[in-house]
Amino acid sequence: MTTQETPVENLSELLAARREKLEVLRQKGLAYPNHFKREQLISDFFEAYQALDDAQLAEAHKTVKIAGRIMLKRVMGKASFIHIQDMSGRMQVYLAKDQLGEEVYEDFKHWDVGDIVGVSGALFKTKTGELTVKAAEVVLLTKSLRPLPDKFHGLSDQETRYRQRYLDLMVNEETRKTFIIRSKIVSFIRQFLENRAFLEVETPMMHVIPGGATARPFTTHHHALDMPLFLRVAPELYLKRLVVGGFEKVFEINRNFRNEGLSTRHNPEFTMIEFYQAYADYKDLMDLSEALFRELSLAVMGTTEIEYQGHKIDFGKPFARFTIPEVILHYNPELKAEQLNDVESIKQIFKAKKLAIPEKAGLGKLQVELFEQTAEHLLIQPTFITEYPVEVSPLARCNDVHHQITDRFELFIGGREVANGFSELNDADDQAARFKKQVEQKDAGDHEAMHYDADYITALEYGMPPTAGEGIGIDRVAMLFTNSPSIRDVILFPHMRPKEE
RNA sequence: GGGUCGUUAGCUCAGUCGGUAGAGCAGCUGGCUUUUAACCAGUUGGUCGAAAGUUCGAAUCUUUCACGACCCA
Repeated sequence: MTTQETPVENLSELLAARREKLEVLRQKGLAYPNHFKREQLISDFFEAYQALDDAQLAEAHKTVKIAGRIMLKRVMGKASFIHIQDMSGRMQVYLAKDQLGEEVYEDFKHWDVGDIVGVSGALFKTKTGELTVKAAEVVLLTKSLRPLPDKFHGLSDQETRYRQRYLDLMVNEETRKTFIIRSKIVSFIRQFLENRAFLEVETPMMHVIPGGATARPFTTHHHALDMPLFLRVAPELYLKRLVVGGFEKVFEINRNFRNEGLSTRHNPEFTMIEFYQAYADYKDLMDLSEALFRELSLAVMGTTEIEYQGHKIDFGKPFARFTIPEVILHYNPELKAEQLNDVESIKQIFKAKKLAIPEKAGLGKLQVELFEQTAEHLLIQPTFITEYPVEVSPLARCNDVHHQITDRFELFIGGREVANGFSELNDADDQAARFKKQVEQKDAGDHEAMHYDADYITALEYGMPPTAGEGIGIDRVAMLFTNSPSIRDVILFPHMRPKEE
Protein backbone atom coordinates (compact mmCIF):
# COMPACT_ATOMS: atom_id res chain seq x y z
CA MET A 1 0.00 0.00 0.00
CA THR A 2 1.20 3.48 -0.83
CA THR A 3 0.02 6.35 1.29
CA GLN A 4 -1.91 8.92 -0.68
CA GLU A 5 -0.45 12.22 0.47
CA THR A 6 -3.14 14.82 0.90
CA PRO A 7 -1.61 18.30 0.73
CA VAL A 8 -1.73 19.60 4.27
CA GLU A 9 -2.34 23.16 3.16
CA ASN A 10 -5.62 22.12 1.56
CA LEU A 11 -7.04 20.71 4.78
CA SER A 12 -8.53 22.60 7.61
CA GLU A 13 -6.19 23.29 10.47
CA LEU A 14 -7.88 20.71 12.65
CA LEU A 15 -7.22 17.93 10.20
CA ALA A 16 -3.73 19.17 9.48
CA ALA A 17 -2.83 19.15 13.18
CA ARG A 18 -3.91 15.53 13.51
CA ARG A 19 -2.07 14.48 10.36
CA GLU A 20 1.09 16.06 11.73
CA LYS A 21 0.67 14.03 14.93
CA LEU A 22 0.23 10.89 12.83
CA GLU A 23 3.38 11.75 10.86
CA VAL A 24 5.36 11.89 14.11
CA LEU A 25 3.98 8.46 15.05
CA ARG A 26 4.92 7.06 11.62
CA GLN A 27 8.47 8.32 12.00
CA LYS A 28 8.76 6.70 15.42
CA GLY A 29 7.31 3.47 13.98
CA LEU A 30 4.35 3.71 16.38
CA ALA A 31 1.51 4.29 13.89
CA TYR A 32 -1.26 1.66 13.81
CA PRO A 33 0.30 -1.01 16.06
CA ASN A 34 -1.44 -4.39 16.12
CA HIS A 35 0.04 -6.13 19.15
CA PHE A 36 -2.19 -4.92 22.00
CA LYS A 37 -4.55 -7.67 23.21
CA ARG A 38 -7.30 -6.50 25.50
CA GLU A 39 -8.42 -8.95 28.13
CA GLN A 40 -11.80 -7.61 29.23
CA LEU A 41 -14.79 -5.71 28.02
CA ILE A 42 -15.64 -2.86 30.37
CA SER A 43 -18.95 -4.49 31.29
CA ASP A 44 -17.12 -7.70 32.30
CA PHE A 45 -15.95 -6.16 35.57
CA PHE A 46 -17.75 -2.84 35.93
CA GLU A 47 -20.83 -4.08 37.78
CA ALA A 48 -18.96 -6.33 40.20
CA TYR A 49 -16.27 -3.84 41.20
CA GLN A 50 -18.41 -0.73 41.26
CA ALA A 51 -19.94 -2.06 44.47
CA LEU A 52 -16.59 -2.10 46.30
CA ASP A 53 -15.12 0.89 48.14
CA ASP A 54 -11.57 2.10 47.59
CA ALA A 55 -10.09 0.09 50.46
CA GLN A 56 -11.73 -3.10 49.21
CA LEU A 57 -10.46 -2.37 45.70
CA ALA A 58 -6.92 -1.91 47.00
CA GLU A 59 -7.28 -5.25 48.79
CA ALA A 60 -8.59 -6.98 45.66
CA HIS A 61 -5.90 -5.34 43.48
CA LYS A 62 -7.90 -6.12 40.36
CA THR A 63 -5.90 -5.36 37.22
CA VAL A 64 -7.59 -5.01 33.86
CA LYS A 65 -6.48 -4.63 30.24
CA ILE A 66 -9.02 -2.78 28.14
CA ALA A 67 -9.21 -0.79 24.93
CA GLY A 68 -11.52 1.77 23.41
CA ARG A 69 -12.05 5.20 21.95
CA ILE A 70 -11.23 8.33 23.96
CA MET A 71 -14.56 10.14 24.48
CA LEU A 72 -13.52 12.73 27.07
CA LYS A 73 -10.11 14.08 28.06
CA ARG A 74 -9.21 16.26 31.05
CA VAL A 75 -5.60 17.23 31.51
CA MET A 76 -4.65 18.78 34.88
CA GLY A 77 -0.95 19.34 34.60
CA LYS A 78 0.88 16.22 35.69
CA ALA A 79 -2.23 14.04 35.92
CA SER A 80 -5.20 13.47 33.64
CA PHE A 81 -8.49 11.66 33.28
CA ILE A 82 -9.91 10.17 30.12
CA HIS A 83 -13.07 8.21 29.44
CA ILE A 84 -12.72 5.38 27.00
CA GLN A 85 -15.65 3.62 25.35
CA ASP A 86 -15.81 0.06 24.08
CA MET A 87 -18.84 -1.84 22.76
CA SER A 88 -19.99 -2.60 26.30
CA GLY A 89 -19.69 0.80 27.98
CA ARG A 90 -17.50 3.65 29.23
CA MET A 91 -14.69 3.58 31.77
CA GLN A 92 -12.69 6.34 33.41
CA VAL A 93 -8.92 6.04 33.27
CA TYR A 94 -6.49 7.99 35.48
CA LEU A 95 -3.11 8.80 34.00
CA ALA A 96 -0.32 10.25 36.15
CA LYS A 97 3.10 11.41 35.01
CA ASP A 98 4.89 9.64 37.89
CA GLN A 99 3.19 6.34 36.95
CA LEU A 100 3.73 6.44 33.21
CA GLY A 101 7.03 8.29 32.93
CA GLU A 102 7.80 11.69 31.43
CA GLU A 103 7.99 10.57 27.79
CA VAL A 104 4.75 8.56 27.61
CA TYR A 105 2.85 11.22 29.55
CA GLU A 106 4.06 14.07 27.34
CA ASP A 107 3.05 12.06 24.25
CA PHE A 108 -0.34 11.34 25.78
CA LYS A 109 -1.03 15.05 26.29
CA HIS A 110 -1.09 15.42 22.50
CA TRP A 111 -3.54 12.60 21.92
CA ASP A 112 -7.05 13.60 20.89
CA VAL A 113 -10.63 12.78 21.73
CA GLY A 114 -11.51 10.15 19.13
CA ASP A 115 -8.17 8.32 19.27
CA ILE A 116 -8.33 4.62 20.12
CA VAL A 117 -6.13 3.49 23.00
CA GLY A 118 -5.23 0.40 25.01
CA VAL A 119 -4.86 0.67 28.79
CA SER A 120 -3.81 -1.70 31.56
CA GLY A 121 -3.77 -1.02 35.27
CA ALA A 122 -5.49 -1.60 38.60
CA LEU A 123 -8.98 -0.54 39.58
CA PHE A 124 -9.46 2.12 42.25
CA LYS A 125 -12.04 4.66 43.32
CA THR A 126 -11.59 8.41 43.03
CA LYS A 127 -12.53 10.90 45.75
CA THR A 128 -15.94 11.27 44.11
CA GLY A 129 -16.46 7.50 44.12
CA GLU A 130 -16.06 6.70 40.45
CA LEU A 131 -14.56 3.33 39.54
CA THR A 132 -11.37 4.12 37.60
CA VAL A 133 -8.40 2.35 36.05
CA LYS A 134 -5.03 3.69 37.26
CA ALA A 135 -3.02 3.36 34.06
CA ALA A 136 0.26 1.46 34.39
CA GLU A 137 0.50 1.16 30.62
CA VAL A 138 -1.20 3.17 27.88
CA VAL A 139 -0.79 2.71 24.12
CA LEU A 140 -2.14 4.73 21.21
CA LEU A 141 -3.61 2.10 18.89
CA THR A 142 -5.35 4.18 16.22
CA LYS A 143 -4.89 7.86 15.55
CA SER A 144 -8.18 9.55 14.65
CA LEU A 145 -7.67 12.06 11.85
CA ARG A 146 -11.02 13.75 12.16
CA PRO A 147 -12.56 15.47 15.19
CA LEU A 148 -15.56 13.82 16.87
CA PRO A 149 -18.92 15.58 17.18
CA ASP A 150 -19.43 17.77 20.24
CA LYS A 151 -18.63 15.84 23.41
CA PHE A 152 -21.70 17.13 25.22
CA HIS A 153 -24.36 17.73 22.56
CA GLY A 154 -23.36 14.75 20.46
CA LEU A 155 -24.57 14.60 16.88
CA SER A 156 -28.09 15.87 16.30
CA ASP A 157 -28.13 16.57 12.56
CA GLN A 158 -30.49 13.90 11.19
CA GLU A 159 -28.90 13.79 7.80
CA THR A 160 -25.39 13.23 9.15
CA ARG A 161 -26.71 10.64 11.59
CA TYR A 162 -28.12 8.60 8.69
CA ARG A 163 -25.29 9.14 6.22
CA GLN A 164 -22.46 8.66 8.71
CA ARG A 165 -24.10 6.17 11.03
CA TYR A 166 -20.75 5.28 12.59
CA LEU A 167 -20.61 8.77 14.11
CA ASP A 168 -24.15 8.43 15.42
CA LEU A 169 -23.23 5.09 16.99
CA MET A 170 -20.05 6.49 18.54
CA VAL A 171 -21.65 9.42 20.30
CA ASN A 172 -25.34 8.64 20.76
CA GLU A 173 -26.14 6.01 23.36
CA GLU A 174 -29.79 5.91 22.24
CA THR A 175 -28.77 4.87 18.75
CA ARG A 176 -26.64 2.02 20.06
CA LYS A 177 -29.58 0.88 22.22
CA THR A 178 -31.95 0.98 19.26
CA PHE A 179 -29.84 -1.35 17.16
CA ILE A 180 -29.12 -3.67 20.05
CA ILE A 181 -32.87 -4.01 20.60
CA ARG A 182 -33.37 -4.64 16.90
CA SER A 183 -30.80 -7.42 17.04
CA LYS A 184 -32.49 -8.93 20.09
CA ILE A 185 -35.87 -8.86 18.34
CA VAL A 186 -34.55 -10.81 15.36
CA SER A 187 -32.74 -13.21 17.62
CA PHE A 188 -35.84 -13.82 19.76
CA ILE A 189 -38.13 -14.44 16.80
CA ARG A 190 -35.64 -16.90 15.33
CA GLN A 191 -35.47 -18.74 18.65
CA PHE A 192 -39.27 -18.66 19.08
CA LEU A 193 -39.79 -20.42 15.75
CA GLU A 194 -36.89 -22.82 16.11
CA ASN A 195 -38.33 -23.91 19.46
CA ARG A 196 -41.50 -24.82 17.56
CA ALA A 197 -39.65 -26.99 15.03
CA PHE A 198 -39.54 -24.41 12.22
CA LEU A 199 -36.60 -24.71 9.81
CA GLU A 200 -34.78 -21.54 8.73
CA VAL A 201 -34.13 -21.40 4.99
CA GLU A 202 -32.81 -18.99 2.36
CA THR A 203 -34.60 -18.59 -0.96
CA PRO A 204 -33.60 -16.53 -4.02
CA MET A 205 -33.34 -12.77 -3.81
CA MET A 206 -33.14 -12.57 -7.62
CA HIS A 207 -36.31 -13.76 -9.33
CA VAL A 208 -37.01 -14.50 -12.96
CA ILE A 209 -40.67 -13.85 -12.22
CA PRO A 210 -41.25 -11.53 -9.26
CA GLY A 211 -44.18 -12.61 -7.12
CA GLY A 212 -45.63 -13.10 -3.69
CA ALA A 213 -46.82 -9.54 -3.16
CA THR A 214 -48.54 -6.82 -5.09
CA ALA A 215 -45.64 -4.39 -5.46
CA ARG A 216 -43.48 -2.92 -8.18
CA PRO A 217 -40.10 -4.71 -8.36
CA PHE A 218 -36.59 -3.44 -9.05
CA THR A 219 -35.13 -4.82 -12.26
CA THR A 220 -31.57 -5.85 -12.95
CA HIS A 221 -29.78 -7.78 -15.68
CA HIS A 222 -27.74 -10.97 -15.78
CA HIS A 223 -24.97 -10.45 -18.33
CA ALA A 224 -23.82 -14.05 -18.94
CA LEU A 225 -27.38 -15.27 -19.42
CA ASP A 226 -28.39 -11.98 -21.08
CA MET A 227 -31.72 -11.87 -19.30
CA PRO A 228 -33.60 -9.52 -17.00
CA LEU A 229 -33.90 -10.42 -13.32
CA PHE A 230 -36.04 -8.90 -10.60
CA LEU A 231 -35.12 -8.30 -6.97
CA ARG A 232 -37.70 -10.13 -4.96
CA VAL A 233 -40.72 -8.34 -3.50
CA ALA A 234 -41.45 -11.35 -1.24
CA PRO A 235 -40.15 -14.88 -0.68
CA GLU A 236 -43.65 -16.33 -0.41
CA LEU A 237 -43.88 -18.45 -3.56
CA TYR A 238 -40.50 -20.09 -2.91
CA LEU A 239 -41.30 -20.83 0.71
CA LYS A 240 -44.54 -22.52 -0.33
CA ARG A 241 -42.64 -24.60 -2.88
CA LEU A 242 -40.65 -25.84 0.12
CA VAL A 243 -43.87 -26.78 1.92
CA VAL A 244 -44.83 -28.76 -1.20
CA GLY A 245 -41.42 -30.42 -0.93
CA GLY A 246 -42.13 -31.54 2.61
CA PHE A 247 -40.49 -28.84 4.74
CA GLU A 248 -43.75 -28.40 6.60
CA LYS A 249 -42.60 -25.60 8.92
CA VAL A 250 -40.19 -23.09 7.36
CA PHE A 251 -39.22 -19.49 7.87
CA GLU A 252 -36.94 -16.93 6.31
CA ILE A 253 -35.75 -13.61 7.74
CA ASN A 254 -34.37 -11.50 4.95
CA ARG A 255 -34.65 -8.44 2.78
CA ASN A 256 -37.38 -7.60 0.30
CA PHE A 257 -37.14 -4.84 -2.29
CA ARG A 258 -40.02 -2.70 -3.45
CA ASN A 259 -39.73 0.04 -6.02
CA GLU A 260 -41.89 2.66 -4.36
CA GLY A 261 -41.52 6.05 -2.66
CA LEU A 262 -39.51 6.73 0.47
CA SER A 263 -41.20 7.85 3.66
CA THR A 264 -41.00 7.56 7.43
CA ARG A 265 -42.63 4.13 6.97
CA HIS A 266 -41.02 2.91 3.74
CA ASN A 267 -37.44 2.08 2.79
CA PRO A 268 -36.88 0.48 -0.63
CA GLU A 269 -35.22 -2.50 1.04
CA PHE A 270 -36.75 -3.74 4.25
CA THR A 271 -36.64 -6.84 6.37
CA MET A 272 -39.47 -9.33 6.65
CA ILE A 273 -39.87 -12.62 8.35
CA GLU A 274 -42.17 -15.02 6.55
CA PHE A 275 -43.14 -18.35 8.03
CA TYR A 276 -45.33 -21.22 6.83
CA GLN A 277 -46.89 -24.03 8.79
CA ALA A 278 -48.61 -27.01 7.20
CA TYR A 279 -51.81 -28.39 8.75
CA ALA A 280 -52.62 -25.01 10.30
CA ASP A 281 -55.05 -22.25 9.37
CA TYR A 282 -55.06 -18.48 9.73
CA LYS A 283 -56.68 -18.65 13.16
CA ASP A 284 -53.81 -20.79 14.43
CA LEU A 285 -51.41 -18.11 13.24
CA MET A 286 -53.40 -15.37 14.96
CA ASP A 287 -52.94 -17.28 18.22
CA LEU A 288 -49.26 -17.86 17.44
CA SER A 289 -48.73 -14.18 16.62
CA GLU A 290 -50.34 -13.12 19.86
CA ALA A 291 -48.02 -15.42 21.82
CA LEU A 292 -45.03 -14.25 19.79
CA PHE A 293 -45.57 -10.54 20.45
CA ARG A 294 -46.37 -11.09 24.12
CA GLU A 295 -43.25 -13.17 24.70
CA LEU A 296 -41.13 -10.92 22.47
CA SER A 297 -42.08 -7.87 24.51
CA LEU A 298 -41.31 -9.66 27.74
CA ALA A 299 -37.98 -11.00 26.48
CA VAL A 300 -36.70 -7.80 24.91
CA MET A 301 -38.27 -5.10 27.09
CA GLY A 302 -38.87 -7.05 30.29
CA THR A 303 -42.56 -6.07 30.27
CA THR A 304 -45.67 -6.60 28.18
CA GLU A 305 -46.49 -2.87 28.26
CA ILE A 306 -44.46 -0.54 26.07
CA GLU A 307 -44.69 3.13 25.17
CA TYR A 308 -44.84 4.19 21.54
CA GLN A 309 -44.96 7.89 20.61
CA GLY A 310 -47.03 8.83 23.64
CA HIS A 311 -49.27 5.74 23.54
CA LYS A 312 -49.17 2.84 25.97
CA ILE A 313 -49.32 -0.43 24.06
CA ASP A 314 -50.33 -3.52 26.00
CA PHE A 315 -49.33 -6.94 24.69
CA GLY A 316 -50.51 -8.58 27.92
CA LYS A 317 -54.24 -8.45 27.19
CA PRO A 318 -55.92 -10.60 24.53
CA PHE A 319 -55.61 -8.82 21.15
CA ALA A 320 -58.84 -7.33 19.77
CA ARG A 321 -60.30 -9.04 16.70
CA PHE A 322 -62.58 -7.31 14.17
CA THR A 323 -63.74 -8.02 10.65
CA ILE A 324 -63.31 -5.21 8.11
CA PRO A 325 -67.00 -4.16 8.21
CA GLU A 326 -66.97 -4.32 12.01
CA VAL A 327 -63.96 -2.06 12.37
CA ILE A 328 -65.34 0.45 9.84
CA LEU A 329 -68.62 0.66 11.75
CA HIS A 330 -66.81 0.85 15.09
CA TYR A 331 -64.84 3.94 14.09
CA ASN A 332 -67.63 5.46 11.94
CA PRO A 333 -70.61 5.04 14.27
CA GLU A 334 -72.88 7.15 12.02
CA LEU A 335 -72.76 4.47 9.28
CA LYS A 336 -75.08 1.50 8.97
CA ALA A 337 -73.98 -2.00 7.94
CA GLU A 338 -76.18 -1.98 4.80
CA GLN A 339 -74.27 1.04 3.43
CA LEU A 340 -71.14 -1.08 3.13
CA ASN A 341 -72.84 -3.74 1.03
CA ASP A 342 -72.96 -2.16 -2.41
CA VAL A 343 -70.58 -0.13 -4.54
CA GLU A 344 -72.81 2.91 -5.02
CA SER A 345 -73.66 3.48 -1.37
CA ILE A 346 -70.06 3.00 -0.28
CA LYS A 347 -68.94 5.55 -2.87
CA GLN A 348 -71.44 7.96 -1.32
CA ILE A 349 -69.61 7.53 2.01
CA PHE A 350 -66.31 8.45 0.35
CA LYS A 351 -67.92 11.56 -1.15
CA ALA A 352 -69.54 12.56 2.15
CA LYS A 353 -66.18 12.23 3.92
CA LYS A 354 -64.32 13.96 1.07
CA LEU A 355 -62.01 10.97 0.60
CA ALA A 356 -60.39 10.09 -2.72
CA ILE A 357 -62.22 7.16 -4.37
CA PRO A 358 -59.77 4.55 -5.69
CA GLU A 359 -60.08 3.89 -9.43
CA LYS A 360 -61.52 0.65 -10.81
CA ALA A 361 -62.22 -0.64 -7.33
CA GLY A 362 -64.82 -3.27 -6.58
CA LEU A 363 -66.80 -3.51 -3.37
CA GLY A 364 -64.06 -5.34 -1.47
CA LYS A 365 -61.32 -2.91 -2.45
CA LEU A 366 -63.58 0.02 -1.50
CA GLN A 367 -64.20 -1.48 1.93
CA VAL A 368 -60.48 -2.00 2.53
CA GLU A 369 -59.78 1.53 1.37
CA LEU A 370 -62.45 2.96 3.67
CA PHE A 371 -60.97 1.00 6.57
CA GLU A 372 -57.44 2.22 5.79
CA GLN A 373 -58.49 5.85 5.51
CA THR A 374 -60.82 6.07 8.50
CA ALA A 375 -59.74 3.46 11.03
CA GLU A 376 -56.27 1.99 10.49
CA HIS A 377 -54.37 4.82 12.21
CA LEU A 378 -56.62 4.46 15.27
CA LEU A 379 -55.68 0.81 15.90
CA ILE A 380 -53.08 1.57 18.56
CA GLN A 381 -53.54 -1.55 20.68
CA PRO A 382 -52.70 -4.84 18.97
CA THR A 383 -55.72 -5.63 16.77
CA PHE A 384 -56.39 -8.37 14.25
CA ILE A 385 -58.52 -7.45 11.24
CA THR A 386 -60.07 -10.31 9.27
CA GLU A 387 -62.31 -10.93 6.23
CA TYR A 388 -60.16 -9.37 3.53
CA PRO A 389 -61.84 -9.52 0.12
CA VAL A 390 -60.52 -11.95 -2.45
CA GLU A 391 -59.78 -9.18 -4.99
CA VAL A 392 -56.96 -7.82 -2.78
CA SER A 393 -55.76 -11.29 -1.67
CA PRO A 394 -54.58 -13.21 -4.74
CA LEU A 395 -52.68 -15.86 -2.76
CA ALA A 396 -55.13 -16.51 0.08
CA ARG A 397 -57.67 -19.29 0.43
CA CYS A 398 -61.35 -18.33 0.02
CA ASN A 399 -63.64 -18.58 3.00
CA ASP A 400 -65.84 -21.69 2.89
CA VAL A 401 -69.04 -19.72 3.57
CA HIS A 402 -68.45 -16.34 1.93
CA HIS A 403 -66.63 -16.84 -1.35
CA GLN A 404 -65.84 -13.15 -1.82
CA ILE A 405 -63.69 -13.03 1.30
CA THR A 406 -60.54 -14.90 2.25
CA ASP A 407 -59.28 -16.63 5.37
CA ARG A 408 -56.86 -13.80 6.05
CA PHE A 409 -55.89 -11.39 8.82
CA GLU A 410 -53.65 -8.40 9.29
CA LEU A 411 -52.27 -7.34 12.65
CA PHE A 412 -52.17 -3.63 13.46
CA ILE A 413 -50.15 -2.10 16.30
CA GLY A 414 -49.50 1.58 16.90
CA GLY A 415 -51.77 2.49 13.97
CA ARG A 416 -49.70 0.56 11.45
CA GLU A 417 -49.85 -2.80 9.71
CA VAL A 418 -47.26 -5.05 11.33
CA ALA A 419 -48.19 -8.54 10.13
CA ASN A 420 -50.22 -10.18 7.39
CA GLY A 421 -51.22 -13.83 7.37
CA PHE A 422 -53.65 -16.23 5.79
CA SER A 423 -54.64 -19.76 5.05
CA GLU A 424 -52.74 -20.45 1.86
CA LEU A 425 -54.46 -21.10 -1.43
CA ASN A 426 -53.53 -24.70 -2.29
CA ASP A 427 -56.10 -25.21 -5.06
CA ALA A 428 -53.89 -25.07 -8.17
CA ASP A 429 -56.79 -24.28 -10.52
CA ASP A 430 -58.07 -21.44 -8.33
CA GLN A 431 -54.49 -20.06 -8.08
CA ALA A 432 -54.11 -20.20 -11.89
CA ALA A 433 -57.34 -18.26 -12.30
CA ARG A 434 -56.21 -15.64 -9.75
CA PHE A 435 -52.88 -15.19 -11.58
CA LYS A 436 -54.77 -14.66 -14.85
CA LYS A 437 -56.80 -11.92 -13.21
CA GLN A 438 -53.57 -10.28 -11.96
CA VAL A 439 -52.10 -10.40 -15.47
CA GLU A 440 -55.21 -8.64 -16.81
CA GLN A 441 -54.66 -5.88 -14.26
CA LYS A 442 -50.98 -5.67 -15.17
CA ASP A 443 -51.89 -5.37 -18.87
CA ALA A 444 -54.27 -2.59 -17.89
CA GLY A 445 -51.30 -0.65 -16.50
CA ASP A 446 -51.09 -1.72 -12.85
CA HIS A 447 -47.32 -1.90 -12.12
CA GLU A 448 -47.99 -3.64 -8.83
CA ALA A 449 -50.05 -6.53 -10.20
CA MET A 450 -48.51 -10.01 -10.24
CA HIS A 451 -47.11 -12.09 -13.11
CA TYR A 452 -48.40 -15.53 -14.05
CA ASP A 453 -46.00 -17.97 -12.38
CA ALA A 454 -46.49 -21.27 -14.24
CA ASP A 455 -43.71 -22.98 -12.32
CA TYR A 456 -45.45 -22.21 -9.05
CA ILE A 457 -48.75 -23.59 -10.41
CA THR A 458 -46.91 -26.80 -11.35
CA ALA A 459 -45.63 -27.06 -7.76
CA LEU A 460 -49.17 -26.66 -6.41
CA GLU A 461 -50.37 -29.36 -8.80
CA TYR A 462 -48.14 -31.85 -7.00
CA GLY A 463 -50.14 -30.98 -3.90
CA MET A 464 -49.49 -28.57 -1.05
CA PRO A 465 -50.88 -29.60 2.32
CA PRO A 466 -53.37 -27.24 3.93
CA THR A 467 -51.05 -24.51 5.16
CA ALA A 468 -51.08 -21.13 6.86
CA GLY A 469 -48.43 -18.46 6.30
CA GLU A 470 -47.57 -15.08 7.73
CA GLY A 471 -45.21 -12.18 7.17
CA ILE A 472 -44.07 -9.73 9.85
CA GLY A 473 -42.31 -6.46 9.05
CA ILE A 474 -39.22 -6.51 11.22
CA ASP A 475 -38.49 -2.81 10.72
CA ARG A 476 -41.92 -1.85 11.97
CA VAL A 477 -41.60 -4.13 14.98
CA ALA A 478 -38.23 -2.53 15.70
CA MET A 479 -39.84 0.92 15.46
CA LEU A 480 -42.43 -0.08 18.07
CA PHE A 481 -39.99 -1.49 20.58
CA THR A 482 -37.47 1.34 20.21
CA ASN A 483 -40.14 4.08 20.17
CA SER A 484 -38.80 5.32 16.81
CA PRO A 485 -41.01 7.59 14.71
CA SER A 486 -39.20 6.84 11.44
CA ILE A 487 -38.13 3.61 9.74
CA ARG A 488 -34.76 5.30 9.09
CA ASP A 489 -34.11 5.24 12.82
CA VAL A 490 -34.12 1.43 12.85
CA ILE A 491 -32.19 0.79 9.62
CA LEU A 492 -28.43 1.19 10.06
CA PHE A 493 -27.89 2.62 6.61
CA PRO A 494 -31.22 3.89 5.29
CA HIS A 495 -31.42 4.76 1.61
CA MET A 496 -30.51 8.42 1.05
CA ARG A 497 -30.25 10.45 -2.09
CA PRO A 498 -26.60 10.87 -3.07
CA LYS A 499 -25.30 14.32 -2.25
CA GLU A 500 -24.10 16.41 -5.19
CA GLU A 501 -20.54 17.58 -4.86
C1' G B 1 -46.03 14.86 -6.80
C1' G B 2 -47.85 19.25 -3.28
C1' G B 3 -47.13 22.22 1.27
C1' U B 4 -44.26 23.94 5.64
C1' C B 5 -39.57 24.34 7.87
C1' G B 6 -34.28 23.84 7.80
C1' U B 7 -28.90 24.12 5.69
C1' U B 8 -23.85 29.78 9.27
C1' A B 9 -16.48 27.26 12.08
C1' G B 10 -14.99 20.05 12.93
C1' C B 11 -19.73 19.71 16.51
C1' U B 12 -24.01 22.40 19.04
C1' C B 13 -26.14 26.95 18.00
C1' A B 14 -26.86 32.84 17.92
C1' G B 15 -26.96 36.57 14.15
C1' U B 16 -31.85 42.71 15.45
C1' C B 17 -34.24 47.13 10.45
C1' G B 18 -29.90 44.87 4.58
C1' G B 19 -24.20 47.93 6.91
C1' U B 20 -19.31 43.64 5.69
C1' A B 21 -19.25 37.04 10.99
C1' G B 22 -20.45 35.63 16.78
C1' A B 23 -20.64 32.16 21.30
C1' G B 24 -19.75 27.39 23.74
C1' C B 25 -17.23 22.93 22.82
C1' A B 26 -13.15 20.94 19.90
C1' G B 27 -7.97 22.69 18.20
C1' C B 28 -3.28 25.46 19.37
C1' U B 29 0.05 27.95 23.56
C1' G B 30 0.75 28.42 28.83
C1' G B 31 -0.83 27.02 34.07
C1' C B 32 -2.81 23.13 37.13
C1' U B 33 -1.23 15.36 40.36
C1' U B 34 -8.46 12.73 42.12
C1' U B 35 -11.28 15.44 37.58
C1' U B 36 -16.73 14.73 35.99
C1' A B 37 -19.42 18.77 29.81
C1' A B 38 -12.86 19.86 34.87
C1' C B 39 -11.09 24.81 35.52
C1' C B 40 -8.07 29.61 34.48
C1' A B 41 -5.46 32.88 30.79
C1' G B 42 -4.31 33.74 25.72
C1' U B 43 -5.17 32.35 20.58
C1' U B 44 -6.26 30.12 15.45
C1' G B 45 -10.32 28.83 12.52
C1' G B 46 -15.79 30.91 7.76
C1' U B 47 -16.94 30.05 -0.42
C1' C B 48 -22.92 31.78 5.72
C1' G B 49 -25.83 24.63 1.04
C1' A B 50 -25.12 26.21 -4.71
C1' A B 51 -26.14 29.70 -8.62
C1' A B 52 -28.40 34.02 -10.46
C1' G B 53 -30.90 38.66 -9.37
C1' U B 54 -32.28 43.41 -6.59
C1' U B 55 -29.04 47.02 -4.04
C1' C B 56 -23.85 51.72 -3.02
C1' G B 57 -23.83 47.32 0.11
C1' A B 58 -26.87 40.55 0.95
C1' A B 59 -25.92 35.27 6.00
C1' U B 60 -30.36 38.61 5.91
C1' C B 61 -34.72 40.42 0.31
C1' U B 62 -36.28 37.70 -4.65
C1' U B 63 -35.88 33.44 -8.06
C1' U B 64 -34.05 28.69 -9.40
C1' C B 65 -31.57 24.34 -7.90
C1' A B 66 -29.47 20.48 -4.29
C1' C B 67 -30.01 17.80 0.20
C1' G B 68 -32.73 16.89 4.65
C1' A B 69 -36.96 16.98 8.37
C1' C B 70 -42.22 17.02 9.05
C1' C B 71 -47.22 16.92 7.02
C1' C B 72 -50.44 15.65 2.86
C1' A B 73 -51.54 12.50 -1.70
